[in-house]
Amino acid sequence: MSSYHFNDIEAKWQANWAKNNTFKAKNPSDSNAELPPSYYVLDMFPYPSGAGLHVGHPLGYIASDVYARYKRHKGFNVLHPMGYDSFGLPAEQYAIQTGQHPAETTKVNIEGGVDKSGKQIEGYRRQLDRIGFSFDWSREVRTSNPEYYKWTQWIFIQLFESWYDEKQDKARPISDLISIFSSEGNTTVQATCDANTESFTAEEWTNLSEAAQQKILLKYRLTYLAETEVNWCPQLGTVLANDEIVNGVSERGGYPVVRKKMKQWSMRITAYAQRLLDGLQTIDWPQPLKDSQTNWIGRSEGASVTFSVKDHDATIDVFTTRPDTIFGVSFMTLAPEHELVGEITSEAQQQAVNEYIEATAKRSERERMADVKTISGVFTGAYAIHPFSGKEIPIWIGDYVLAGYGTGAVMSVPCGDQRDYDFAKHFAIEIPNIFKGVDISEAAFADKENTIITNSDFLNDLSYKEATKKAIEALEAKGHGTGKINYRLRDAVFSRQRYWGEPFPVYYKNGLPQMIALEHLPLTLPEVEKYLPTEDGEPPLGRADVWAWDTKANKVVANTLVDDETVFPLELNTMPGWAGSSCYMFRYMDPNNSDALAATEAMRYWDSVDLYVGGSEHATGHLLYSRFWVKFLYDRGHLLVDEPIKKLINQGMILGESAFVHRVEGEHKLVSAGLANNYNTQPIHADVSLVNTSNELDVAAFKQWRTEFEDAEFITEGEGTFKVSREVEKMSKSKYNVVSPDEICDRYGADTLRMYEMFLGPLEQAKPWNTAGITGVHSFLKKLWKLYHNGANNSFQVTDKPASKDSLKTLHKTIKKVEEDIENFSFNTSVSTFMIAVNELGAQKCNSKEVLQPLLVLISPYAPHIAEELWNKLGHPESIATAQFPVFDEKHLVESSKEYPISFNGKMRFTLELPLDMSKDDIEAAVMAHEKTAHYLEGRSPKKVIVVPGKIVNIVG
RNA sequence: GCCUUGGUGGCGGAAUUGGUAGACGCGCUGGAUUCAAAAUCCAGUUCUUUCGAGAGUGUGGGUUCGAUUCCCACCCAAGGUACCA
Repeated sequence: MSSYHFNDIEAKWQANWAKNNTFKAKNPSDSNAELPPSYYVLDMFPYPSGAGLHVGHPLGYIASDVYARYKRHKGFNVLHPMGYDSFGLPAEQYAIQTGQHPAETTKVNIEGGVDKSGKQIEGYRRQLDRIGFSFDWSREVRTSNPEYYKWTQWIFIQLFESWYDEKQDKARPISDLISIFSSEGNTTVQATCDANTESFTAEEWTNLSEAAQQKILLKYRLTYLAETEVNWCPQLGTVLANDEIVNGVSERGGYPVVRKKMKQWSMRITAYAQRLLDGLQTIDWPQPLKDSQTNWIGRSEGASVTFSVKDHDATIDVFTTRPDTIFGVSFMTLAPEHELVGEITSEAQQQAVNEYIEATAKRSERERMADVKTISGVFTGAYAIHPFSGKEIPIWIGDYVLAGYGTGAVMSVPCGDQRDYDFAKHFAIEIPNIFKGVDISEAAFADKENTIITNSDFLNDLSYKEATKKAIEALEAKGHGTGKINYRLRDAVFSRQRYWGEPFPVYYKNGLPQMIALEHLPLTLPEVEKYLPTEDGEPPLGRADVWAWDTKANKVVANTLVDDETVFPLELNTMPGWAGSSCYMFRYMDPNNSDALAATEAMRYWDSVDLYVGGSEHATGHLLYSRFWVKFLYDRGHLLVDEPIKKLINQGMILGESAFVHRVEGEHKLVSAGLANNYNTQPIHADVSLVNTSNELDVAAFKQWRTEFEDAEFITEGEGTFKVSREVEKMSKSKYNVVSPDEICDRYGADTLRMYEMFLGPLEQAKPWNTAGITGVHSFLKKLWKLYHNGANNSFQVTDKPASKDSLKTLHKTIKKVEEDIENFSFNTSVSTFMIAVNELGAQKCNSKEVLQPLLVLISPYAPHIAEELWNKLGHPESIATAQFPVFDEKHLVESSKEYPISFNGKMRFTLELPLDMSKDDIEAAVMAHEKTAHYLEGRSPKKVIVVPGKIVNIVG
């Protein structure tokens, strides 16, 4: 073989790797000998959609693969697995449309084939294989596989069987809590629980019925049933996510959506708020990502204050970060959903309040929050009593107060908070000023630092800090409040009214949830005839005929057998998307274990993920929930670590370059982009595959694709060429700018694709894909190939002759730079470095093995196929994958002289080669003696000459 | 609004702690090779220029012998988001 036949080479080595299990990671149980140190490189696993991969998807996988391969060269036993997050909404939507079982379409999306509607699907696995990843496929997991989701169900049960002890600051078995209740009641225990939990004594507890006890325990369990507000769409009979709602109506169909309470499973993640915050200090994640988790958890310090309500028994609790401004309160605002609203509203205000509540229910939470300008609210007719002054304070409701944050009520201090200020102005409520020497006629004064309190009784003349402390002390003394830390973080709703998700291992006995024991798991998804909600609005599992739990036989039986004695109905909701992805990193450590999530021995060896690569869009979803579950399982002794991921890198998105043809407004004419300015035009997306690298449109093909333009006039420029304009957008099918990795592999090969993706720019940054530029890296690989094929007729030829000094220098500076780059995840600069090295070695006519052999190891993480082929030709029967990484030797880079830049007033004018061991004074003398120096000084005498040996000379004057 | 990231040639981007701005690649220009094309190779390519030089890393200031890099203020773009009491 004399020229670079990438297609043959790549197919050959991919087959070879698969056959020899080259990338199978060894577990301690696989070998008696001691294993090398472990290194765990993980990618966020993909959701296998029917659209297949585009060139943006593999970016992170290529980066992590380079790193994984590098670590193997460095002697590590590398775990680099891949799997599929295969439960999810698109498969379910597709099932609704086509009637195919989501399990089938998911399988086709992964493994390839033809689906029932005749669509030919390549399959994720084959697409991934073509790129030459070093994944250990023997460890593949699929979240929709029952053997996998058995463990997701198991984790759910563990959460149900646990409570959070705030004294020990960890989760404990629920049995511990039961024994505490029977010996001391619940007054001494400090546990995270529902806000409305009443206190009881040991005696009261023991006298409660079993059902009553279970109800109380549900208020403590880390997963619990609660009434939660959801976006309910009556027409669709289903719950919608925030982003499925546009302008208050459903995206699909445009039906009205209302806020409705629904009994749902929730996760008590709030118990872990502080630890999730603290844990961020211990992990090496990008600061922006840590910031968004910090903001999401939203810790704020302040006080909880209780206001009594005039003429009612009720009290209103508020949380405030400014207890120092308590004397500035001039009204209270409750969220319209606040539970007291119905109770305290006066008869006169009843109608206005009801109308307002109804109007609010129609607006989504996101809408309410996005709309900052509209001020709305209604007076309830009720008054609260100020805890210190005893003044009556009108109670309003307003939708700027959110039911889900804090207590759903605020003490409004208009002089100190802009929203309260705007509200007060709008409704002509008084705005007492409690800040000394501050003008509040135009706006509220929110500056804490420069605050001196006045008109505030015992808080007068105090600073923010002093007043806050004193106010809290006074509140505590009066029993009207206490210092408090509040978190924005809410408990996570865990129920989904969908089919294609993990079933809950739960059945209901007298309306109370019961868990199915581990030995009977997995509880597999039942068959249904349609994937839609039932006519009475129950989730799709409500359509299953065989969906009841027989507690005697311990199996799923027909619904007709339900007798509420031994056979009970099963839960109809399924788990959300993040359930299966929260702990999958541990399953890869020991994926076929049927007794545990993973064996202790395997977990001890692999520890946690050393490097995780994925998008930043998961910052507050997946990455927060995963940390929560891991901390929980750690508390309960099921995991050995309390953080799943040591280091994380976010890869940026690869954007597409959309192509636009310009249509002349109102006419059946299309005009070439260069002439578009002469017309009033409207851009229309053209498929990028119809456009060449010079932006010229294949007009005939375009006409065939968009037949409505078949007889349109095409106004061309130059010699009959019709050009499109380009714009960078997200890569997406709907924008016709998708480039598939398969077409790149066909034309240029996987090694070119891998290198080009790395070459595009810094990993973390978003960058546009431009296929035109790929020829650069492709011809680099051809040059690399040539370096080893300079014999007669371009035959393979590498000699044992010692390399020249220059070639060794090239090699070693490349080793140094590439090693630094990989360690810093600066893959784009490595590719440049390789290009420089190959250009130099080519110019040096280097063909000695001493240099060309280590060079292959350097390149192999990036372009593994060509490296394997040449490695093999060099006479190595074994794979290059575990060859030792070349060791950098400084001695080849030692220089005796330096090309000094000589600058005048900081501007470089010329260079001068001088020995590196020359003294400062001699350098100055040499520079001053140079003829060009006089020229640039133009007769001036220098004020100062700065000489930095080995760096620069700067002449000032 | 807030948070985050970024702004350098025609384009993607490079510049280790403040020390030769524009590496490397694309594109473009010219040339070689070819019947021709592709491919390959060679040279050039920040802008302005009176060919001496001058300007130049979003804008305006500052620190410094020297700033893409550090500080202050501002502008623009992208992503995220929560009216958070």
